[in-house]
Amino acid sequence: MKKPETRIQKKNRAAILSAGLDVFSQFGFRGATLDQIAEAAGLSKPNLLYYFPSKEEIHQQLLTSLLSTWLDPLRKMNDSGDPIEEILGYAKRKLALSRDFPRESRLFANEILQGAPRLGDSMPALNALVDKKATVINGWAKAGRIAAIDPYHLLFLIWAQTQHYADFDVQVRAVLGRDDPFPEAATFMEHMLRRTLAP
Amino acid sequence: MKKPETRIQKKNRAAILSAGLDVFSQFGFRGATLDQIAEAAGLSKPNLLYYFPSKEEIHQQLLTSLLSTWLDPLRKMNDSGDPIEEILGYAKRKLALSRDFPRESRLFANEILQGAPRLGDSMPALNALVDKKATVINGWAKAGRIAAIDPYHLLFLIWAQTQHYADFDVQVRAVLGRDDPFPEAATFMEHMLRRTLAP
DNA sequence: TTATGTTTTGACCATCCGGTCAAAGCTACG
DNA sequence: CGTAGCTTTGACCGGATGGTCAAAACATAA
Repeated sequence: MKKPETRIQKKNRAAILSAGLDVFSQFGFRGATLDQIAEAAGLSKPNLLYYFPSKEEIHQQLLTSLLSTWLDPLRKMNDSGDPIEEILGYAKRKLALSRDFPRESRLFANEILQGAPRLGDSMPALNALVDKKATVINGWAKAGRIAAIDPYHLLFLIWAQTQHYADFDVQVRAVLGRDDPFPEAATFMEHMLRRTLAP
Repeated sequence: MKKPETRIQKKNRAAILSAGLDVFSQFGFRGATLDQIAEAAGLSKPNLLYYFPSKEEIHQQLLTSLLSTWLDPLRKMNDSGDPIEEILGYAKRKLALSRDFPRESRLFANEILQGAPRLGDSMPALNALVDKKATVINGWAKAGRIAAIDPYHLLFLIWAQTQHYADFDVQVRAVLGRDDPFPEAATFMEHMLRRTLAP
């Protein structure tokens, strides 16, 4: 019994979510205001609340749709491919996410910084996937196909480095004094990972 | 003509700064409230404002004292020491900061995520130090004493990885399902850096 | 055109927020 | 002890904030 969305609904809901992403990713949940989001979406505040019942609902929806995007690169890591190329491919896909979806990256960072209070439900799923892939990587290490390393800290390394280019964007650009650090970042990451992983 | 601080002043100012660090590092500047800070410090809100003229002032003072602590490990990197050991030493000191001052790390992360609006004045100093050390590292690379790598991205790598263990603490602990990831993190980082830097 | 459902808005509300102030309480020292 | 200066607080203020509501404006299709 779901009613189909009208064109106007589709457009406005999308505008609100995009505006919410802008504001939440910069100021966090508590620091963001509905007026800010409404203005960024080009709507009045009551109109915004006609499409979403509450501030929390907007945030929740953003977080939910974020998570599947975010875990996708890890899911795509092929357990039976070449270990080093698979890990490298994963890292590159993750870096591409940072380049193409920096707001989503910052939203995630903000949520974790605040102790992930609105992510509690999804954490088990994340955990399961990570454990599964860590086991695979551990198998590669045990088989001598990559260096003997802790798979969890390897994943942390990739997460940390890729998130950094999105979340600390301001600092990165200030230090480099120029735009688009991503091409070099990819090169650097490949160098680092190949050497770290070599058996 | 500075008046000396009484014991009470010293104690309360410290309590306020510590409470402010707790709250600001979790919720960011806008998300933090004076009532929250006052309660965490065990004071009433007007009493808090007797010691600090405004919310902004507390935040500013925290940021300022953070920055010198934060850059210290990089400053201590010895230009004429053994390249690999110097870089490794720097990374380890930085990781120790994440372990011992996670709230400061998160405060910094929050500030950068929001676009560093209250860090503008200090950015040039940071930049100067980073440029200087990057030149040194670049010299080591050019001389073949370490691998040929981009010094800036090497610094980003160290920052990203060390910050991660403090800022994403919740996620790290959730994934590992246990406390204190730091000993293994140090081991992993050393493995990774030695291989990445080897000429 | 008219009737029906959708979308937008101005006015409003209770609560929270950063901050003020005058008065009360307390401490240290002569 | 007394008192001068330091500390604490309750009451309060103007503005922001999340959210409501009824009515107006608009779109759509018979």
